[in-house]
Amino acid sequence: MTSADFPRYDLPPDWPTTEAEATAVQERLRAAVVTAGEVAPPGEGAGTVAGVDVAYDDERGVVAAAAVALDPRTLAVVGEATAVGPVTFPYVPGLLAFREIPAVLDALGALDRAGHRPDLVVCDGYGLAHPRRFGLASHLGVLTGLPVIGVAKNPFTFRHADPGPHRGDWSPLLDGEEEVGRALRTRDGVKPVFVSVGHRVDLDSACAHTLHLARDYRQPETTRRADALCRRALAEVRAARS
DNA sequence: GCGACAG
DNA sequence: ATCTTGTCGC
Repeated sequence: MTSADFPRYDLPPDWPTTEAEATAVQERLRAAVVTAGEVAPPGEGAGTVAGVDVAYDDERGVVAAAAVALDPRTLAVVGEATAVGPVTFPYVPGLLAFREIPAVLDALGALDRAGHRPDLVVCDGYGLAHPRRFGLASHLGVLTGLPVIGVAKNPFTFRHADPGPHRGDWSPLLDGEEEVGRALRTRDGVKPVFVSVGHRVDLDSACAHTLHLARDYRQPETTRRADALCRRALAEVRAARS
């Protein structure tokens, strides 16, 4: 495992098909998560930040993923890629990664081959804020080797005090006594988002980037762009198959 | 056993 | 996630 081997965008050969296998994979890979690391603060370095998201049509069993690269300084879109495939796993709380990652890896790989290798990936959902401390963001990070953070819209099963009313205010997201992430207010008076470490980025850095990316809206611009793109891609597949 | 439960 | 109209507000 040297850095020269990364990033990788291929699905591991032992990718599970059952819930029991999936849980076992999480228990096994969780040890590979790197909790520390700082990504260069936005506005100070080159590089790009990518957002990934997925949309589903369970009726037709189709999933569409999008990966969008942004200039972290201006938040302008500099690259886009999508991937479409079959739905291979149901939504099970705690096992979201197995539903999303196959398509996300395809989209991220396409983005990389198009000339945009991200220095940071932002995804919907959680990283360490997970029953087994191995949510989507951590899983994606360990598989690709890229720095990844998780920004979710809901607190899942975790508890938190209401953060202060202003942008930048935050409170710990707690699993019992353990801080697994933060409830971060990105807009004055608006419901916070829930940030957690994915891989190779510490929590302070993850929150700093989230706040920067959520300059204009509650959610990071990366997520908004990826969300819009994967919906568009799904709509195109529907049209082509009707 | 029952309910809650990222997307 | 997705199903879905109008509507209040900047």
